[in-house]
Order: sequence, then structure tokens, then C-alpha cells
Amino acid sequence: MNLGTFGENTMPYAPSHKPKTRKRIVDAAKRMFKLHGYDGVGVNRIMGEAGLTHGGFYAHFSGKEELFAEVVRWFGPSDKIRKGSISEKCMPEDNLKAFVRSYLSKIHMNDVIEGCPLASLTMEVSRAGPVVRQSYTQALRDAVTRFRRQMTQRETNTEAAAYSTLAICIGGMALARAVDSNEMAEVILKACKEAAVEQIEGA
Amino acid sequence: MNLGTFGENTMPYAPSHKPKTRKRIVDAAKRMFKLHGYDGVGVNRIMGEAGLTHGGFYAHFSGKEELFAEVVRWFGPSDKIRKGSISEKCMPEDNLKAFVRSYLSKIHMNDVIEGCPLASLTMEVSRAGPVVRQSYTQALRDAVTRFRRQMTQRETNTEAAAYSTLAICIGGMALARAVDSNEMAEVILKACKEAAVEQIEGA
DNA sequence: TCTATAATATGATCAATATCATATTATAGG
DNA sequence: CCTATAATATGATATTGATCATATTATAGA
Repeated sequence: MNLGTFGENTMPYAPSHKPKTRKRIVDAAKRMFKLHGYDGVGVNRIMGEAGLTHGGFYAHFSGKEELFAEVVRWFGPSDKIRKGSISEKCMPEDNLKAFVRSYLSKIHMNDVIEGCPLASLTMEVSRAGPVVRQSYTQALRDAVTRFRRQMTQRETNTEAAAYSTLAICIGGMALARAVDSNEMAEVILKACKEAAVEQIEGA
Repeated sequence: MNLGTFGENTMPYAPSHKPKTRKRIVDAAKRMFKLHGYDGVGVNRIMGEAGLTHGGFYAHFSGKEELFAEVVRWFGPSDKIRKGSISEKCMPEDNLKAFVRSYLSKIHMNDVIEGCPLASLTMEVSRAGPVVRQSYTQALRDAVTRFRRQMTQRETNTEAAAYSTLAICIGGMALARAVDSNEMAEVILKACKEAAVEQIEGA
């Protein structure tokens, strides 16, 4: 019983150490949930994918659902996909039409790991607990805000246009990935791209 | 060892018996998969929901995925929902716009059990095996055929319009169910309804 | 009523699940 | 170099999963 040294704590690890490990777990969860679904993969495999063992998980998260909430907190594919799928020359990256075209691209369709979490997990979110759904809702709100900022029309209801565009993006990608025919998938993506662009241009 | 009665088989059960049980299992699976997801419920619970015990399952199906394939074989909510959600008077039931309005209704949103399986399970289909995806693809093809039959435009590409309308329906319903705010869900449904109707009318 | 057998139930296996209690390791400050 | 302890690992528990082998039940025809 060490009586003298109350208060003087040592500091075994730099303060940046634990957050870094936490991020590694979240990144692994992003990949695994998108690939296999929330119910399709366990904490064990996620920790393994992060290069750790299962036990330490609960030092970082209260439970599996907290991890899910982090994964669905942001709408959109990775920058890698957005860069790779813009075939038009020098389209400014914050252009909404360009974003939609890259979202509904074959590259995005074929790269689930780097893809938008909402295109893979929305339907499991509706069966999840309140923390997950709150996080998802905020991600959608953020996306709507970003979309509306890039809509220049005066007369149109930009909020409605933003929501229907989001529905076409997420729904279209889900359909394209589900069907068993590449030809059909490409028809779906093309149809949704054109419909979304029309939405944006104000019908 | 009964030597004399070869060939003369008795018939313990009427030929309609087993198919009826099979249908009960499929109906239970429809409810359970839509409510909890494919990975969210097991064969045990499905058989229990059907009023049976788990063991007999494999006398009817080769495995769990075969059951999934049956559940995603048809697009659209039950007739009950279509009837209940048509507020317009005497709209002919095969009218596409009326169908879309009932699909994107609050009644459909709140009744997952009687709802369209594709609005609940599309994202799990893309992670499923070939038999499931084939079945899903045929369901979509059938829906597209039905949609196009009701599109009267000459100049528009009705195939593209059918696909983008499907994406808005399935995507819009998924978003509305996922968000944590009833107000927001209704805004989403309204926006998608209007966008879908515009698609149908030919932009 | 008896019997062959189709239909369903029971029981078991083996793997994977989320979570928690306890043990070990790695390191910043002395 | 020591040491306190934060960070991670090990091990265990209690459930649940899909699937299959075997037992029981229900019934159409004799």
C-alpha cells in the first residue's frame, strides 16, 4: 500500500495512443459492416481485422451498436472513389451533379469497401436502436445541407429536391448491387443518374 | 418383411398437406425477415412463428437461403396496404401513380410486416448467394414490366423511367424508415412521391 | 382396426455470438 | 532501471446459429 505518492500519476502511454487504436477499430468496422452487414459480422472478426483481439473492445466502446452509430455518421463514398470516377475534365469537386454522377458510378458499385455506408446499411439502421438512428439522421441532415448549398434555383423547393436526390442515389445503388446482371445494373445506374440530374436542375 | 405388397403404397397425407405447411413457413419467413432482417432471425424462430419446431425445416427447403429467395420474389406491399392507403376516390387500382402514392405512404412506412420485402431486404440481397439474387432480379424485372405497361408516353424512355421510379420507391421508403424523426420521414415521403410522379408523367 | 409411411418433432453437434472478469504487457516519469 | 498503471490480451460464460440423424406422430387405404 503506497501511502506517500497519492496524486502523482505516471503516464504509461501518450494521450494520442488510445484514440489511434479506437480509430483503427472504427475503420475496420466500416469495412466489415459494409461488406457483411451489421448482423453479418461479429466483434471478434472486427477486432481481428483491426489487428487486435476481441477482449479489448469494451475499453473503447459501450457495445456493438455504438460502433454501428459511428459507421453510419457520414453520407458519401470515400474521396478515392470520387476522384477516380470523375471522367469529365476538371469538373470542380464540389459540383453537385458531378457528385451524383460519381455516386452512381460503376466504380462505386464495385467498391463496397470504399463506398458510402448508407448505400449498404440503411435498411439495417431502421431495425437498430435509437443511438444508431440518431447518428444516421444527422448524417442525412448534413448531406441535405450540403446538397442545398449547391442548388441555385430560386423557384424550386430545394429541400424536397435534396431528399429525392438522396433517395435516388441510395436506392439506385442498392438496386444495382442487388441484381444478378451487370447489364441490368448499368441500365439502373444510368437511369438513376439522369433522373437525379433532372431533380437537381429543377425539373 | 412384407413380401406381397410391393408397389401398393398407402397415402398417409392428402397431397395438399405438405405444400400448405410449406406456405406457412414461407409466410412466417416473410414476416420475420422483413422485421428483423435475414441475418437477424434464425430458422428456429421462423419455424416457431409458423407454429412448428425447427427440425422439420429441411424436409421443405434445402437451406435458409432458399427461403430468402422465396421472400424476395415479389415487389410491392400487400393488397391490404394498397387498399388502405388510397385516399383518392375510386382510383382504378392498376393506376401507376396511385400505386406509387400508396407505396410511399405513411401506412406502408408503419407496417413493415405487410410491406414490400424489397424495401426491407434489398441491401442484404446484394450480400446473398446467387439463388437469392436471381430471384430478386426476376422480381425487379416483373415490376418493370408492370410499370411500363402503365406508362403511356411516346417520346420518353419508359424503361429508364421505370427503373428510376423503383429506385425512388425503395430508396425513399428505406430513408423514411431509418430516420429518427417522424416529421423528417414525412418530408422524405412527400418529396419522393412528387419526384416519382414527375418521373411517371415523363419529366 | 391395422399398417406403411409421409410429415413433423426431438435431440445433438459444432461453430459463432456479445459481453465481462481477470491476466499480461508496454511505457512515461521518477 | 523501477514502478505504477493504461492499454491490450486471455479465458470463460451463456446464447444462439444452421444443419443433420433419429424418433415420434398422424393418416389414407387395406
